[in-house]
Amino acid sequence: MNRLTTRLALRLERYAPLRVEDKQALENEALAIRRYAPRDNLAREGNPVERIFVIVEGFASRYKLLPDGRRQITAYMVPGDLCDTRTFALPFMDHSIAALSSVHAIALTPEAVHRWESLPGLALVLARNSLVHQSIAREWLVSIGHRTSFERLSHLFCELFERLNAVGLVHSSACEVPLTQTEIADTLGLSAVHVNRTLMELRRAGLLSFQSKQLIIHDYLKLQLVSGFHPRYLYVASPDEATARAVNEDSCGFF
Amino acid sequence: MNRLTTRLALRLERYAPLRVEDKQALENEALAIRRYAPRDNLAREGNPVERIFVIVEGFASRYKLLPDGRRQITAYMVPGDLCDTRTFALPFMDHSIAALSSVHAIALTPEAVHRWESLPGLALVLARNSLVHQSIAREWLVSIGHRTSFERLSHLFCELFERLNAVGLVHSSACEVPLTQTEIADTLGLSAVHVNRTLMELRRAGLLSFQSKQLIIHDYLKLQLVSGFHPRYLYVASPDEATARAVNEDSCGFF
DNA sequence: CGGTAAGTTGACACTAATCAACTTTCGTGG
DNA sequence: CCACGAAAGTTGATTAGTGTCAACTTACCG
Repeated sequence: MNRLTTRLALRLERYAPLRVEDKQALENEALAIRRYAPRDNLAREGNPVERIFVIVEGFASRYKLLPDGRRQITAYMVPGDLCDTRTFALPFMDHSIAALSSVHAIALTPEAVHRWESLPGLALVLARNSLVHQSIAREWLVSIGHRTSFERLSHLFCELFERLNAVGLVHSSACEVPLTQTEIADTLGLSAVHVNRTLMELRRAGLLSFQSKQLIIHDYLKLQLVSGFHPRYLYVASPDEATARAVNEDSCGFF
Repeated sequence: MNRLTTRLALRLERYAPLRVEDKQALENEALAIRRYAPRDNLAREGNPVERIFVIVEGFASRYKLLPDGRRQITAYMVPGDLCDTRTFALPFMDHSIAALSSVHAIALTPEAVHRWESLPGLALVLARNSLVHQSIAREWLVSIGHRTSFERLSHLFCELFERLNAVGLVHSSACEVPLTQTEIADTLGLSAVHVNRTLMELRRAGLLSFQSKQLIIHDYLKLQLVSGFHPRYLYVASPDEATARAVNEDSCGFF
């Protein structure tokens, strides 16, 4: 098994353990890997759905544009995230997907998806991936609908921290988050100016620093507290549960 | 085939045509129908997922509560809408579901879902239902993130109008929308007071009236215009396409 | 090294929240 | 069927939180 497959398997296993045959199925599609530069579109609103994507490296975003040029980012895709496998059941995209950083992604055909779905282990991973992303979208509605700018920022950073941690991309409270302040603004329904000011507040409060794409969380407990963040909605197994899973690799159980 | 099954089939066929065997499968679960009064919970955040629901009559909402008691409604479920069939792949609910009006819903077990998914026609309906609801959630993020209160209200009413029309619940520009102003406020991230004032504006502008749960749209074209509403994201087939589908009942094509 | 994108800061405007009082409608039991 | 209480809706006054505009600095890329 090559390096890429190993890494991808590790990231997908955040959802459920994979068996050898599942990993083999991953490897069979590894040739379909594509590279995208920041701002490249992986898919465009209105276009037919020909491929869906598995993010192996880098950040991507789902977004919609308003007639006046404003943009709403509706989701982040980080390594180990993928599109809903049922997307082929719709005739065209309702939104666009673009790379936020340099991105490596596997582009799956309907046939490849069918092969993956026929393996119980992978099918479970794909189902949970979709459900967790729906759960995240709901939490984002809560944030934009009801939280203050301060809470929104801190909540988003908590979420990214958890999600990146779940796929091994956090090291000693630091991780790479390749987002500009404008992109964060378009995510949280705030102006870029206000995001800037709120980030200052977060820094001054000693909660985190976020410079040149590096997010460092200085006081995670307090950050969770001020933002009302509870990681349940991300369905990340706790350390204990992760251990239990690792012990019994044959099980398909989750929690 | 009894009355209930016929009506449900009609509403599900907004996604794709159903064959006789699909409708038979619906009928087989009709015994699992339950009735809920307004405010009753169909499912609660944190609870294990034992049943998923198909709304046959009435309105339900998905919502999350904040620690201070504020509520964000993240989705409406109208007749013909159902929960994602993969929900069983997660150990607990990340949100709650409550009846907004008096509701008739079929409660499906994992086994029933499995039987439905094994029929290609029904499986397609279930897949599209999930994808359309994900698309709606994205559009709601756009609304809450970027639209003014006036645009949010009018956009929401356009959406409800289209969705109810797609399942035959609009008659001469009027439909029943059993929402209070407070519930609309909790949906759109506005205060109830501001929703009230904005509704006045909409009335005064001659666009619609909304009294005692009756929504009447007086100028749908203008309402779409002022709200930036485009029905694409709802994936409702246009009249022509619906006709084409009706002609060729055996096809599983969509658009 | 120059140009552009990203980030920073201040002044000001405005949308929508809050608080409070009041009216109307609805549901329910006497 | 009416009366009562509670929920829903309405309106005004005031305030808080963010958006907008503009100028400027810093960082990045070819």
